[in-house]
Amino acid sequence: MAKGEQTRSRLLDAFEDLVIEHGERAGTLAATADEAGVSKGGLLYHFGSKDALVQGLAERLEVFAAEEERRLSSLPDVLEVFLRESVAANQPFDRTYLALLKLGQLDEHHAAREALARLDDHFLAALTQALGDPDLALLVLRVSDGIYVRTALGGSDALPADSVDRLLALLATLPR
Amino acid sequence: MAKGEQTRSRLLDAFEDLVIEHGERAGTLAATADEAGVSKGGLLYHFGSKDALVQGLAERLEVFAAEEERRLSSLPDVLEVFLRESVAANQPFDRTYLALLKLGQLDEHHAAREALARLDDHFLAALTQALGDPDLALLVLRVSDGIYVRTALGGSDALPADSVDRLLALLATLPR
DNA sequence: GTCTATACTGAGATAGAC
DNA sequence: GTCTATCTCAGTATAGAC
Repeated sequence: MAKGEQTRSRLLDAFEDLVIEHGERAGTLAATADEAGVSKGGLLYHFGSKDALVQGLAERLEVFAAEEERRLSSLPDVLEVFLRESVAANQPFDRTYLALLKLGQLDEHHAAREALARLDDHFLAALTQALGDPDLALLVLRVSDGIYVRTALGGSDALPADSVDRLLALLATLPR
Repeated sequence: MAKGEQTRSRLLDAFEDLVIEHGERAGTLAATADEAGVSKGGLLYHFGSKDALVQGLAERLEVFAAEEERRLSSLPDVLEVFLRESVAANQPFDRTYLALLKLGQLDEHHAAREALARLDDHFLAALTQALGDPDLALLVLRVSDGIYVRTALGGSDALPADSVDRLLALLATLPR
């Protein structure tokens, strides 16, 4: 990886971390640059504005999502994996998703909302195909979003360890 | 209602509207005061700080939630009503919930997150009793949250009109 | 490719008049 | 109980050195 690419990636990581850990207000240019070990000017060389930073995350989501989808399509129990990872929320994909979910709440971060909407469409199609039922697919997506928000809101204790197991057991009783 | 109470309520309405319609960044003291037809100084007489404004919404949620719960407990199909109203998102309760959901994404709005957590506990207990199954109750709550976030993100077209019907039909097939 | 210095803006909040 | 004026601070962004 070229040095420039590396710095860009470090900056996105830093931004992501700050937003997830301390909310979007904490993801200032100064704090992000600091966390990534560059100066504000350094950051602005790579991402010309705050908006470009969000756009960077949005693009990262697309890349991760493509990998994720490839991985999911080769697995036997898609539903299981999909929901279980909504709760882990610590895989690269989950972190990017979570950060964008928070950013998307603010009007100005249009790029975040667009990326999330595209991903939703995409996963809806993929899950529909994998599960054989568009309604079940939609249900799973909404539950997954519900879990992500609670994670975004509450930290870890929002989700008792076995609750996903129980939700999965319940969903397994649904017709396929 | 005393005049002071009326102004307070108007200010909360204004704040809520701004946050829902244009994100938390738009809910500035100036804009809120303006929308409510008072000056910044006027607002700060009623709510001594931004935090107090959020706290005000949190308290409003508790009031609405109590009414909501009383209403729900007297209905035959709780699940139906509960989910259908997650999508309407335009009843007073829904608007307050939605605004706090957005505010809660920001670290500094601790009061918003606390109110949402309390409400979640509360509704989990109530739904568990009404539906006779804690897992189903949890599932419904998470789906509901999922619907709220998408509403928060996407506006209206995020939810095809009949999608809630289909989700309900699916959930109805689950054991009670 | 990265840094320092600095301009500009808008937010929250205080003081005190009416 | 509400208004105007003003202070302070932090955030984005620019310019230009290295």
